[in-house]
Amino acid sequence: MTTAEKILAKALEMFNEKGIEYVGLRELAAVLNIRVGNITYYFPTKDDLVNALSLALNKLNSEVVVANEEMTVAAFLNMLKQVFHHHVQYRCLLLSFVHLIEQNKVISERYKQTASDRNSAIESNIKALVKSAYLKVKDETDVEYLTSSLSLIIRFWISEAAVSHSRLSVEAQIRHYLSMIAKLLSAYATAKGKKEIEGFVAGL
Amino acid sequence: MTTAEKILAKALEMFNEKGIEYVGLRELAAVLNIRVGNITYYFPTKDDLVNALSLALNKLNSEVVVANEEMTVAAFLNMLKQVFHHHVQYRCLLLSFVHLIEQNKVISERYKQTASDRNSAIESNIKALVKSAYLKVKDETDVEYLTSSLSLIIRFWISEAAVSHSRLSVEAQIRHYLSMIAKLLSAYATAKGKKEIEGFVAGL
DNA sequence: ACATACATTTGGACAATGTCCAAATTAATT
DNA sequence: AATTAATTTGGACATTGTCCAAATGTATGT
Repeated sequence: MTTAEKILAKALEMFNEKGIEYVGLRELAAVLNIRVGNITYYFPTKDDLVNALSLALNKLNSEVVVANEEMTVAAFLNMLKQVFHHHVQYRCLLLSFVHLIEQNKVISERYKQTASDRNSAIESNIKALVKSAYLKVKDETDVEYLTSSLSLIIRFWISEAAVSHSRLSVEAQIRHYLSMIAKLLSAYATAKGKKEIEGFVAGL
Repeated sequence: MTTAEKILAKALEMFNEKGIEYVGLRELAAVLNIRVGNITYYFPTKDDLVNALSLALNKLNSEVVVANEEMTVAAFLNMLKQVFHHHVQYRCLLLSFVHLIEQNKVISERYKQTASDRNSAIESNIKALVKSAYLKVKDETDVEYLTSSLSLIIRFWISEAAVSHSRLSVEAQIRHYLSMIAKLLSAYATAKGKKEIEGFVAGL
């Protein structure tokens, strides 16, 4: 494990525990038994460090989030479940999400791309689910509504969990928000779709 | 206007513009043409300053958010519209929401109360809307789902707007998220309810 | 009008933070 | 073994929120 990797791993651990802005570089250095300058050698600014973590999360998610013509509701929900677990691994990023976007230009620029990619992935998956008769929609506004709602939940579920459901275990939190998404889709599901959704929820 | 009031007003203005953590007390003092110590005389810590702003927002909202047996869907949606406008006025607080809760004990404690109050207000309003045949639900889980979804949207709409829809005007942002809520309720609305919701959306 | 008590404002100190850099050390290459 | 490059160190710097003693201003009672 290189020094850079050690720094990244411990930073993620401590950031997740205390929050990015409440872990000082000196504290991080002390835990790693290195000096502050050594951190800034690999990551000139704290933003660069955070940015590296953000890249790692992005990579993880892009391996899982795909647009698939043959998508089933269950597969779609399982995809979101994986994304949720990645969010837990990198929770510090999502909890500081708004600030990072406002302050960190690199993250902000990349996020625009990621968000747009993810939105179209969600949208085409929903359309695929409609085509294969898992969902049925009246018109395009239904698809837009589902996409917007899913984006909002996916992006902020962990923030709401942190402020409102911190007493619950992480697993229970994930169950709660996945159930919410399941219920959201249910309203637009065919009988076939409803059955699969019920199966997914039962297996949570 | 007392010094304390001047500080609060200018702080809100600058916090909204640049974000709470990016406005230093020295910068604030300079704009007000007073010295830093003068700010800390009225607000010993920056958290106290933020806390005072949070109290003001709370007051504003508590005057508007009520549980009403005679609630109509339109009245309910207009209530949320008002809340959204308050959120815009105090956007800095909502954009730093997660951090404030994690760091500021006073805000965090009060938030628990506020959140619980708001949740029950939403819940009893939804039940009232069911009773007066604007909405119809299968069982209690539908009510819970609606309450949870509404809470999430109300709490994080402005954060999502900041990172994803900053190109839109504030009015357009509000329209977008109110439409989303309208659509959410639509799925559970009776014919009577749907008609009122359509009227509300048309008037946005 | 004056003295006393209280409220407000000032100016500067303090520790902690992220950033930066010259020098020292270690590793790799010739 | 000598030279070059990569890594690590230790300390400086400006900025932040916080704190406090002294100075100034304001009101009250005599």
